[in-house]
Amino acid sequence: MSHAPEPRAKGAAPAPRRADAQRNRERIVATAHQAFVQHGIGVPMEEIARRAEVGVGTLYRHFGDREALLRAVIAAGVDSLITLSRKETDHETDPWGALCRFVRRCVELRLGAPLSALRPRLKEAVREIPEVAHARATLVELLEPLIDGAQLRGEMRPDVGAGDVLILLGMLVRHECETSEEDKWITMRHVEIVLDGLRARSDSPLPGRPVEGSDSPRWNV
Amino acid sequence: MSHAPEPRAKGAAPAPRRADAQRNRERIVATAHQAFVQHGIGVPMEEIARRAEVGVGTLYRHFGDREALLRAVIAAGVDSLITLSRKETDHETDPWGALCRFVRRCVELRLGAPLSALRPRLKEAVREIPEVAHARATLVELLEPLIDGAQLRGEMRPDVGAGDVLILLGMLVRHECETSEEDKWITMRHVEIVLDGLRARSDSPLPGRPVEGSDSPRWNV
DNA sequence: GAGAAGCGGAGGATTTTCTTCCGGTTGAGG
DNA sequence: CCTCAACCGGAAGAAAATCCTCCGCTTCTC
Repeated sequence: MSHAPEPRAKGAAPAPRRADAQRNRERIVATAHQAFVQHGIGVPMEEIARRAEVGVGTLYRHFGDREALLRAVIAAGVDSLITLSRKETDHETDPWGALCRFVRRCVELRLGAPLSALRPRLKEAVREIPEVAHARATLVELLEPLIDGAQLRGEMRPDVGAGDVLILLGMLVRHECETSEEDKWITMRHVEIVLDGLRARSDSPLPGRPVEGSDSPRWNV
Repeated sequence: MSHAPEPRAKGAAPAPRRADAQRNRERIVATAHQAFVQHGIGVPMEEIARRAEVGVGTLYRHFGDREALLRAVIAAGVDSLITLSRKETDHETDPWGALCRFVRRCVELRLGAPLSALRPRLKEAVREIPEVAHARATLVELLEPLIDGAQLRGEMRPDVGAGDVLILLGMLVRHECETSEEDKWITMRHVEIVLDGLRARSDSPLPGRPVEGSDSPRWNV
C-alpha cells in the first residue's frame, strides 16, 4: 500500500472514518461533556450512550473506557476554548468588550466547565495532563493582555487578575449547566451582573489580592 | 409511667436524648449537608458516616434511610437560613448593608445550597415539601423589603428581584462548597464582585425582567 | 454501680455499572 | 445496483458499589 492511514499527528487530522461513525463519535463527545458536567464524571456509560442515541457498544468501540472518553471530552473542550478565545482576541481594539463577549460565549457554549465537575483527587490528575496544562497557559496568555488593556483604559476594576475571571467563568458555566433551556435568560442576566461586578468602580476594593495566572492550581477551568 | 417520651410536636423540642447521642446526630446532619452539596445526594451513606466519625449503624439508628437524613438536612438548612435572615433583617436601618451581610454570611456558612445538588426530578420532590415551600416564602418576605429599601435609596440596581439575589446566592454557595478551606479568601473576593454587580449603576441595564418571588419554582435555594 | 441507651462495623442481599460479543445494518466505491 | 468491510445495537455475564440489619461491647445517667 502506498499510503496507509498514518497514525496522524497530534489531535489534528479528522481520521479516515466512515461518515456516520464520525458523526456518532462527535455526538458522543458532546453528550458526554454535558453529562459529565451535570452529573459528575461518574455518570453511567449507558446514560451517556442513551442520551447520545447510540448503543453502549458503539460508545465502547470509540472510547475503550471511561477515561479515554473523559480525555477526549476534556481535549475537545480545551480546544474550543482556545479557538474561541483566539477568535475574540485577534485584532481586538476593545479589550473590555472582547472579554465580555468571550465570557458570554463561553457560558452559552458551556465551555470550561468539565473540570469543575471533577472530584478534587481526579481534578489533580486531569490537571497534570500536559495538553490541559498547556491549554490553560495559552488561555491565560490570551486573556491577560485583554484584562490589562481593559484595566489600563479604566474600564475594568484594577484589583482582579486572570484567575479571578476564569474562576468566575467556571462558576457561571457550571451554573448554566444546571439550568433548563427555558431559564437560560435568567443565567444570562447573572452573567451580566458578574460582568458589571468586574467593571471599574471607585469604591469597595476587594479583599485579598488578585488571583493571577500563577495561581492556576486553584482553578476549575 | 407518668410521662412517656411524647412524640413531641413539629420539629421543635430537642428530644430527651442522651447528650452524646444528640451530639452525634448533629454532627451527622452537618456532615451530610456538606457531603450532599459536594457529591450530590447520592453519596454513599458510609462516606457520610466516616466523615462524621460514627459507624454506619449509628447513622441508620438516627435516620432510618437516606430520605430521612435528606429531610433532616434540608429542614436544618432551611431553619438556619430563616434564623439568619431574621437576625439580619430585624430593626435594620441599612437595607443594602444588611443584604450584603446576609449574603456573605450565607456563603461562609454554606447555607442554602443543599437544593442545588439535587437532580431536577428530585429537586421537584423536595420543593413540594410544605416546610421547604413555606420557608422559601418566608425568606422572600424577609428579603424583599430589604431589596426594595436598598433600591429606593439608590444603593442597589433597580432591575433585579429577590429571585435574582437568591439564585446568585445559590451559585456562590455551591461554588464555596467546592473550594478548599485555604482558598476561602478567593471565594470571598468573588462574593464581593457579585455584590458589586448588584450595586446601583447608571449604565448597562440587564436583559429580561427581574426574577421575583413568584418565580420561585426556578430557584436552587 | 447497674442498666438503659447508644455505638461500631462485619457481612449478606441487592442494585448498579462495566464491558464484551456477535448477528444484523449501512455507507462507500465500483 | 451490488458487495463487503466497517459499523451498529443491545443482551447478558462479571464485577463493583451500596444498602441496611444485627448483635456484642461501650458509655452515659441516675
